[in-house]
Amino acid sequence: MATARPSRRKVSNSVTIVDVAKAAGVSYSTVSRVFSGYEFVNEETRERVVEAANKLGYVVNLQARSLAGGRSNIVGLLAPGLDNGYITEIVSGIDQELAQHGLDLMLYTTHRYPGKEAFYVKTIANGLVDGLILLVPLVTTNYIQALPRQDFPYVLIDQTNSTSNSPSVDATNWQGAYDATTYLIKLGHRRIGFITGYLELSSATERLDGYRAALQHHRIPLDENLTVMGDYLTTGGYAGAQKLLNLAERPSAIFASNDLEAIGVMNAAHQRGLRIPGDISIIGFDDIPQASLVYPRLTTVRQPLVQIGQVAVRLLLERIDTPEKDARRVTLSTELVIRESCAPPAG
Amino acid sequence: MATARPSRRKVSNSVTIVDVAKAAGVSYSTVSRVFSGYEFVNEETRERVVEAANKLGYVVNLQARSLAGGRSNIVGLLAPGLDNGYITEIVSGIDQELAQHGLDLMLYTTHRYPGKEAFYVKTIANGLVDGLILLVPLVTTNYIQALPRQDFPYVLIDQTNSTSNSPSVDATNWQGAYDATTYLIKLGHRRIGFITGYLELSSATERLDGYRAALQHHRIPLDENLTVMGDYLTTGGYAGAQKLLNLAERPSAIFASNDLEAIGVMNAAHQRGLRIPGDISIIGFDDIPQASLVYPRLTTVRQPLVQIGQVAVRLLLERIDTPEKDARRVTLSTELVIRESCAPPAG
DNA sequence: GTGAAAGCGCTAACAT
DNA sequence: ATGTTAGCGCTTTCAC
Repeated sequence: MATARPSRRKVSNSVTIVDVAKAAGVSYSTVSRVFSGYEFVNEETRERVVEAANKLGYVVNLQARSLAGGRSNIVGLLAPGLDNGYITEIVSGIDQELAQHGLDLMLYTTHRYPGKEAFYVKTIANGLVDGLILLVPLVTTNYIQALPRQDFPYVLIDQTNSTSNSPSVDATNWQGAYDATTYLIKLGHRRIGFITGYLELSSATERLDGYRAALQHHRIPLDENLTVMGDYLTTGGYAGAQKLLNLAERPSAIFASNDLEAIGVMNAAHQRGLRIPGDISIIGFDDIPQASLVYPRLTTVRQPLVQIGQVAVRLLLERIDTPEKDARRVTLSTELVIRESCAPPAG
Repeated sequence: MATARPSRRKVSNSVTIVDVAKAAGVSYSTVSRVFSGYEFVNEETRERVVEAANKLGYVVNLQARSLAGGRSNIVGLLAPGLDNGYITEIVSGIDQELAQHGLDLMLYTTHRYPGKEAFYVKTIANGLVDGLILLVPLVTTNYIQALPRQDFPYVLIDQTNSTSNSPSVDATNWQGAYDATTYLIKLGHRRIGFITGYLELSSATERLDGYRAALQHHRIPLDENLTVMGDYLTTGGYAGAQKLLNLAERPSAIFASNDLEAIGVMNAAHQRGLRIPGDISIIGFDDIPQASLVYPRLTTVRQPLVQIGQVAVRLLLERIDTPEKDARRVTLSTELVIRESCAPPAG
């Protein structure tokens, strides 16, 4: 008895434009025209076709369309993962904007193929999507080079240190960090610890620079011990806080390069029985949803995350529709959000 | 001067199997065989092909493969949105498991097309993906009927009240609710408020039933006033808590049908200056990441969210590979996670 | 074991 | 305004 061997064929009971054409009594290219938005179709014919299609339950086969040279109306998103608020907020913005334009989203998460990103990007560009949004904050590879001949539409989020003139969206990282630091200084803090982000990223270096500039501007000498390395993750924030809090001359405030790190700092502080903000002030960056959930609620620098996603989509559509135009880079404003995690230093 | 009209053609500088075939000196069907995993290809030939492909930077065009009847190795996920921990945790599990099998994810969020879900599902099933995971907790439409002739592989998450025998994954909702309620009772609570979930969903009714069963089992009379309607959202939890806290005989504990609601309850309690758990105990359901972020940390019933996602993928693959086998339904265990939001009643 | 050829469902010239 | 035709890149018989 032969073993049942699984059929590799797809279910093929789908109705195609040929079926619709027959039912409507037109050629199948007319059907194609109707559904691909071609203007010059006789109104009567169009109605007949649409009616037939509805009756038969026709839905376009996107891969066929895409193969034949049309648009798939799918946009790809390359992201490290979906596991933090920073990303999901941006994705949410992307999603909203895409919906506005009747587009769909194809999601690729890279964390699973560390090191293979370039290949990944190539595959995507070679495939179904009309364009690609790159949200790859934790990856150093220069994806852009992998994009075939640069003529595949893409847009970068929060990655502006690349040499090429790519379309990109980001926020005023320097200014945001400057504002946060200034706020702490105005509260009376002089020893302000700083935990960096993942320094391969422009956002991280910009925030570091903003912090330093604010100190300098207020004539507070820079103490190198007060700057520790982080990685934009909670664990890194926790580790950084440990170093900072072990210092002989402990800082009275800590500025974490993002909220995830700030939450790690809060954990470390809580663990030592330090009161926030009584014993130590903590400030973050991003304003992810969790920032207003933690106790005390985190004072932070808001990035318009959702809007960043929306803008990314718009920029991408610009690239797709008018590739001859120059790439734009848009930088959105950050804003200090004062909540309960900062206070004047004790004593 | 004629206006530049944007080319609608896709970038077509990609290398195809024809190129590889030429370079390797074989017919292009041989190349196809090599890359589609056909066994009986001469080892030498295979090597030559692979080498040529690598040199040229060949990557398969998925839509072409899919069109021609092969698999796309893409799985579709239909979800309401990405805006809460419940979903992102599950997606994370899906993502991990997919990666294990070399599959990609195509994400559809439905919240944008309220009411059009059935059409949506049909489009997807007709298209690129090899199978579909339905994570549609906030939607009542019977998606399944939209799946062409039922022979398109799909799996349901947390939706078991459908009549058909669909493959599905869920958790022990009844038992979890029973355990949570019993825990509160053991702490000494007698007046336990309950905020329901979105009652169109089986998970919500099961949790309600579990709550009631526990009361009954401990001979605590059911007070209908103590059960208020919710919708699995934070706002609903907040509103429900208001009703409960306005009661003449206020409950000493509130069991929210999920953590999102519980967070709403906490907000309401905080707002009234009630201490948690001193003045009121609060318990949730799900154990989303935020549950351990709020203050005080939320006692809750853990669903193995990540695992649910993983299992969903495995079930789907079973459907794809062995459609002749019966659909399985797997129910994972919940577990009470005791943190700081519950205590014996005051006085 | 490998080549030749048909066709998946569609778009886009090119005709008319 | 509509029909005809040639592919898009691939899988899959069917030959040899």
